[in-house]
Amino acid sequence: MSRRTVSPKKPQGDRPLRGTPAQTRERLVDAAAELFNRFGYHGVDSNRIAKEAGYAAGTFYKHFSDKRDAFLAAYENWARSEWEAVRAELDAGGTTEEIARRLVAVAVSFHSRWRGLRASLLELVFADAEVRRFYRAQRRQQIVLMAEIRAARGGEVHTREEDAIHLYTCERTYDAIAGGELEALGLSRETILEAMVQQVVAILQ
Amino acid sequence: MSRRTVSPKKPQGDRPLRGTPAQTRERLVDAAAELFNRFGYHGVDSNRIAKEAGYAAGTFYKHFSDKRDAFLAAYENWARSEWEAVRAELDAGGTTEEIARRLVAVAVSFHSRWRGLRASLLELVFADAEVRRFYRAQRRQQIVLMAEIRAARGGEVHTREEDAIHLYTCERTYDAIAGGELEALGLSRETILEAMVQQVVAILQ
Amino acid sequence: MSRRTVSPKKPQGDRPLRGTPAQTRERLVDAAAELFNRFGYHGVDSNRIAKEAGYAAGTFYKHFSDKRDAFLAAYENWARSEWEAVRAELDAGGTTEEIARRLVAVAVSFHSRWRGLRASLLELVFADAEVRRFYRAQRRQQIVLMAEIRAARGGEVHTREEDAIHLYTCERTYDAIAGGELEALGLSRETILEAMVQQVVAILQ
Amino acid sequence: MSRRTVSPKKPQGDRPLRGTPAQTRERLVDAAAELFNRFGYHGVDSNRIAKEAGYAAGTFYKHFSDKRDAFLAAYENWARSEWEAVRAELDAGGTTEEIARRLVAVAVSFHSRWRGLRASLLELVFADAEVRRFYRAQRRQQIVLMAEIRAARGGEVHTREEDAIHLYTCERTYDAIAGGELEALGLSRETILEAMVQQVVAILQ
DNA sequence: CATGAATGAGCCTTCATTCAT
DNA sequence: AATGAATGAAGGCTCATTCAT
Repeated sequence: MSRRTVSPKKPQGDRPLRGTPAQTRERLVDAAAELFNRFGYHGVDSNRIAKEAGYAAGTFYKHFSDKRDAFLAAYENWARSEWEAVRAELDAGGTTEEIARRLVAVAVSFHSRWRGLRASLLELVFADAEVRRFYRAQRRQQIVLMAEIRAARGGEVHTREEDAIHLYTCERTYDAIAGGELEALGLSRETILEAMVQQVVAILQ
Repeated sequence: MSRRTVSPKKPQGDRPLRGTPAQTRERLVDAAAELFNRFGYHGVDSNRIAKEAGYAAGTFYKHFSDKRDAFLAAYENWARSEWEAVRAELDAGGTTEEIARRLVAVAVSFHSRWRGLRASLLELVFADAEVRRFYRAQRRQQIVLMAEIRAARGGEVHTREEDAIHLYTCERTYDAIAGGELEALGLSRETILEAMVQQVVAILQ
Repeated sequence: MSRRTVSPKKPQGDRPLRGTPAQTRERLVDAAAELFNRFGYHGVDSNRIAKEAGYAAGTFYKHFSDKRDAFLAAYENWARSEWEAVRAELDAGGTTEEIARRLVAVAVSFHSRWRGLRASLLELVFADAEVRRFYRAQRRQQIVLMAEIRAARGGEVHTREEDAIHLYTCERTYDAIAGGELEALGLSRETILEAMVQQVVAILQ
Repeated sequence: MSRRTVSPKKPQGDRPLRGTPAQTRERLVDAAAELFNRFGYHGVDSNRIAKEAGYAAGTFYKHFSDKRDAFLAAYENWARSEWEAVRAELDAGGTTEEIARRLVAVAVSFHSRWRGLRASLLELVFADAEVRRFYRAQRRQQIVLMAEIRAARGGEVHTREEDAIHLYTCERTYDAIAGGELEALGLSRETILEAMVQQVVAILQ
């Protein structure tokens, strides 16, 4: 403060300085998520992300080591919020089928909302060792949590392989829904969703 | 005139001109497939493809309108050869389970072989309308052919939705296998494959 | 001929072989003129010219040493035909004003027809020494011929400078007409043309 | 941390950052004008312009949307400075003939200085719609200003057509002088210039 | 004479990243 | 912490030209 009053080189009244570094980072991650999701990882440049978040190009590299790092942060945000939503539905109670129905709805919603991010993710998982590591850690957690959830609900014991296949089926099907494939192929959304619900019911028990 | 007969100005060395344009194109498509598969669509440039195939940069654009076009050609090649392999296994006879087992083996083999191409494909399907069109046409064919195969074998009638979910399950699971996820997650390959075989058996009947 | 019957490698019935080399060259020059005129010198490539004329890319370089050479040939054709048209109008007789009126009409027609070629010409005159040489030779001829024409018609003696300025005025004005500037600037075509006619009358006397 | 203090990884040497963006742009425009003028629009590439101005290739595209844009900026600069020079001569006073003489001198000087830029301009006016728009706007201004100047000097009313033809005559003649045509055709520079002066006198009255 | 596949230098443009302020 | 001008390697693509057939 006192520093400011001493040297009047620039009025500087218009500098953003909006909040803490953590808030800056959050805004950057949000902008990155939004843009990656809309245009794909390779369809966005880091300058644009900074600008969209309301910052200068250099600020981006004060908060991320590189572009990939920002993607990872966006991915982490998304994965965390999806898990939170799943948790909320599990905690909200109801019959197994009711829960399953809500879980499917949540998952479809997330896959639709983050369709572009997912498309980029799968390519980066292949092309980038760091992203791959991250992705696999997520997957491991998913499978562990599935078993925990079932245990907490008093469900039977399933094999990890069964759970994995279930995850794959749902994931790919939700991607197809999010990508508009159902309409393109003339498939019934209701029928597909019902089948997913039954899968989830089976997994929860 | 006499000047000319003394010596050709530039020997120009080793121009290939090896074979027909179709062969050139084939070499380029092969090189493109190989490189895209290894480094991803965004990890390869058109000049490198041409060079790898044994040609100069310009030759690439005599055979493809752009980089995407070469990707599409590689994708088409791969899809066609996969279908041919599937056909061959169906025609080779045996019990339904034997056929299913071979079909799973073929599919896993193809997904492993073309893992990188698939990773790029799914991103391009999102980011590029032309690739999306192409991809969906392939998918439509798959579903139609599944019904035809079953009909030819005297199988029962299934819904298109059921077939689609089956395709999604297998596709994603094979991708996971190809991507090394099984090892990373400590899942049993045998168990997963056996489950896939049972899925295919169910679909064939 | 006998050569042909001996080796039956290719039926070759479909080779063009349409006419003499002179005809080939003429077709190439025509195609070059047309394309240069439409898209400008830098907007056309030599392969396209060959193709448009019905030949393969290599044929172009059998008839021209380079692209510039083809431009020069097109330019020469155009200049010659313009002079012939001017000659024809001079020979067709009538009062001085009638002749002047027809000369203006011819010139406007040529400038409109070859507007694009002219635009490229002036740039090449600057950028290319060979084109510059060619262009100046044309201009010299023009001035010499103007004096001859006037002498033949029993006109008075004018200075070469006067003739040159006249040529510049007309040339630039015709270019403006051909380029659509009159409409763009809201100028009356009739008034402008009438002024040109009076200039030509003055020059012819 | 301690690693850092030992030595900066890359000194990165001599980054300019010399002055304001406006100065950078100005340097780039100047370099563009100079190079386009010397080698023609098609004889210069954007990297060379940047380098000549003392910047890296990418900097060019921070200031211009494309190469054409830089040309337009150079053209605008030149047109503006020519008008300023004309204004200055008009304001400097003297008899009409004295003014006319100075105006001719200024115009010849500008056409000579910017001969190459003009040659490229006329081709681009044909080939590029954006340049055409720009060019015509300039021409419109010229004609409007001519009338204003005359009005301010208490001159008579002339038709716009007359003014346009005058502009065409002068423009083309100055181009010829700048292009060295007079020497090539053996024409007297004095005579031509004197004729131009008389034209300008007539226009000013 | 004509072909046309192939060449390869080079152009325009982008973008992840840096660093002096 | 934030700025933002600048960087420069690299990528997609073009096109004048060649030459074996």
